[in-house]
Amino acid sequence: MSTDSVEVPEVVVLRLPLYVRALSQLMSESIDVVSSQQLGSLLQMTPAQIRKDLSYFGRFGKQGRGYDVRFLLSELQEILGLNREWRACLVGVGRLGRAIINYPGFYRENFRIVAAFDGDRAQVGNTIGEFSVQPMSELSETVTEKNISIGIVAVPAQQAQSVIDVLISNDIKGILNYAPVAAKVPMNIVVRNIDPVLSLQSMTFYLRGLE
Amino acid sequence: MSTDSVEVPEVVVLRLPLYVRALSQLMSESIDVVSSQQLGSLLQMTPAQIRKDLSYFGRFGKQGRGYDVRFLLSELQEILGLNREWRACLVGVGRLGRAIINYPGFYRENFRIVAAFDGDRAQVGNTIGEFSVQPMSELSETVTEKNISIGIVAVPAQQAQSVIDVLISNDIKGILNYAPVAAKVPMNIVVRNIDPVLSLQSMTFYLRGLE
DNA sequence: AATACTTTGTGCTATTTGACACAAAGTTTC
DNA sequence: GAAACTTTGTGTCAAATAGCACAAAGTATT
Repeated sequence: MSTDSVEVPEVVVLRLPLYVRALSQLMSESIDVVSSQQLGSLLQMTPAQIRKDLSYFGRFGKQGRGYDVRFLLSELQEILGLNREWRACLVGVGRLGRAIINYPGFYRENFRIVAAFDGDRAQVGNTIGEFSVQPMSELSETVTEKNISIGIVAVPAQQAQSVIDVLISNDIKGILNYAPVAAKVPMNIVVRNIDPVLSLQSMTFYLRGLE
Repeated sequence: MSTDSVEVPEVVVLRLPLYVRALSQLMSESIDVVSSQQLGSLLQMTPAQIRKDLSYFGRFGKQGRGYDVRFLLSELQEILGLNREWRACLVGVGRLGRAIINYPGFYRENFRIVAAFDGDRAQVGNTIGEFSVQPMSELSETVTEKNISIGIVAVPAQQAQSVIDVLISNDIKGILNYAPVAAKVPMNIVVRNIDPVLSLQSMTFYLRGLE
């Protein structure tokens, strides 16, 4: 069924959530049908790219008409695995970690942070949001108990790799890394880095000499 | 001198800050010389790619030896425009905006948030960190006065585009966008999006079916 | 100082990614 | 219901990107 005979390029996978978001938007505006043309102008990309991307997964459109918004959205959610809840744990409850816990955007999209850990004993036991901070020693047990599959890393750079190693050794397969380091992980682990400073540092290349 | 006869690909520019970070790290460990081989294993990329990337800007290494860490770092900072202070304003002082202001990572890398705005009159006048929240009407004046070149957008999706339009019409050339929207901007404006939800939503594609 | 290493910078090739353009299939208009 | 549109899905080509591999130039060893 989903035995892809041709491997789906990662760039394509990275774009699918954009389509999901745009389609959700259209749904909320009670728009039933959308063409790759319209979607393209909404997302600032060529219609051909959208059609090519979608064609990796099936044929979702109707010629002369376009895509049924509700249907395509549902299919993409299925493909991405978004039609279920995903549970994550947070490691590191400093300023950044607290902001992440309190960020409502994850919850809204069915990502649930269900535990928080910190290597600093002074943090352990503190209450943040709805749960109390646990010591790293309890990670293994809690990951199993609460069926956690994603780790969110919000510790200082120096500790990031060792935290990531611990997460992986406890069967975490996906890591959202806020620490400014290039994590070393086995090939079967998915890492996504959030790093605003890198973004700014590449931006300034283009701002240089403009003023 | 730096009149690039061949345009530098954007992917290359996006990688330069990674090199800067790794080199800073090496500097702090008092390592004087590094080969593309070592740098590659540190950053999880091929040595050839690093050498190719650097070759867009000049010849920084010595055969049989490698790169002088201090020198290469300094050159890359110069290229990226990181040897100066960059001033930014924040728009949107909700939970996310406050977290951004309090994040010390920007300051550490010479990015200074020097003003905060909010469209909500109820927020105006509130004190956050060192300054008080200003109304959008003061944006124009403040951007000029404080020589601001970067806008950080942390407003709800619905208001993001109009905020971005205002920033651009006030001569902001770089936008760090935390709102979950594909901003429409003229070609000469640099946008960088920070969107952890998108990252998670593409991650789950690979986590699906693993458990 | 000669031999054996090491490592850069880059020409060249392979691979990946993006876009064009068009037949096929549907919709709308008259 | 025929003619004029519209839009998909995809074969094909073009462009961008990544990696190989090697001459040139340096370093280390004996």
